[in-house]
Amino acid sequence: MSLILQNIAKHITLTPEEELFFISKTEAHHFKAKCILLNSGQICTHSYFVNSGTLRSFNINDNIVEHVLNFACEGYWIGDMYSLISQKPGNLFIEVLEDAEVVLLSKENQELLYIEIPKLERFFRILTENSLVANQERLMDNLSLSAEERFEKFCKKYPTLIQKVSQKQIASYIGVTPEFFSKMKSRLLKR
Amino acid sequence: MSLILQNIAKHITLTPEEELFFISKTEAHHFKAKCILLNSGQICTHSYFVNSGTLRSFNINDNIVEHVLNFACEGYWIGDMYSLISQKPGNLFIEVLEDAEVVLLSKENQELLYIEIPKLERFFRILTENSLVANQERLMDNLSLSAEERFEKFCKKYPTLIQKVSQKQIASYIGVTPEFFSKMKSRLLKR
DNA sequence: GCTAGCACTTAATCTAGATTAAGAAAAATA
DNA sequence: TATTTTTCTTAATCTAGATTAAGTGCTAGC
Repeated sequence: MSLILQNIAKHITLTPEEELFFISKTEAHHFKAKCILLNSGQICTHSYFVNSGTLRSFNINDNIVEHVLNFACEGYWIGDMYSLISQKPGNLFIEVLEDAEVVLLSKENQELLYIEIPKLERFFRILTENSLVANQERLMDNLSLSAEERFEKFCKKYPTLIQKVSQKQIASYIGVTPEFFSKMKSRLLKR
Repeated sequence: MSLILQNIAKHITLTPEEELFFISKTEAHHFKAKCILLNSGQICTHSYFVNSGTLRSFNINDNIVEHVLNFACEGYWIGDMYSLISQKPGNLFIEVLEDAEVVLLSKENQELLYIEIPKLERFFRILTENSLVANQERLMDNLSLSAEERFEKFCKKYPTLIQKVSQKQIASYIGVTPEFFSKMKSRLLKR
């Protein structure tokens, strides 16, 4: 059974026909590392579900500094929610960090699926609720914890990502410069 | 027509009977300023919709410092999403800042409404999507903008709140101390 | 109408993390 | 294999914003 159907089955129950219909509205693709799936300034037309590999979403501010919004590895969804729902140009990039197999679900097909299989409203509602909770926690952590504490939380929450993703990317997610991250890491190792 | 039904009508269309049924599952209450609707450590049992007045959600970290997660004035929803969906004790407080009329929707009634009026899945999905987008933007702003820039964005985004809410609360939302906020404000006025 | 307790201001001092710079190690590419 | 590019490290210096402290002005409760 495909990973994406397992993901759905965690929250709602589809009949075999519904499952087939869902899959028929998606398309799987392979992408090489460094491939950019979405550019800043573009309108986001798809949600991406990761079967294997690793992606990230990030923006670039005036000073040419990148900030990672999200990582997505096996079993995670990623996209530019702002652009996807408003259908306006967004300011996020989505990039492949490790060769990936990705399932694409277009905005049109997603809307169509809501009509054909209303249960999917529930599924995506729950998915969005969970993202919101995770985001709120990260926001509060950024307001109240030190860089060291944020890093510790990151390690506990995403132990597998630490192997897969460069230090620079983690620093950007945590919200510190690579130089400070390196210093902090060696300080932590000395304990 | 009540504010909450207007709010719903922005995204989905209910029949008059459905509207009545929805309202029958909610209860309106008046609360005085300083009233705590939810305490840290409690399980959040309701979503709150603000008819009038102002509320905030915040947490308190080890150092006894408060951090505002959200403000809610007329026409906004507020709650502890983590605790509400997990039904575990949360770490948010919800407090009334200005005397308020609030519509309460219990978790049970919300689940019941999803079953009786499946369209509401869509409504709350859209609501959650919008919160997520706002939260992601705020997170990125906290990572990439200076306190001054964050304050400017806040003023543009929530012009009415600046009148209603104390400087201390805004400082906490922006992510700076009241002292620094005061200094920054007088610096801005000198231009 | 007083007084205690907040909210706000100002200023001196401190610090977590940024910036700049330069070299070492690793990895991509030829 | 050699070479180019990128990541990581270390260290000196700098700064946005925190902390501490003291004073002013409101306003809510008695």
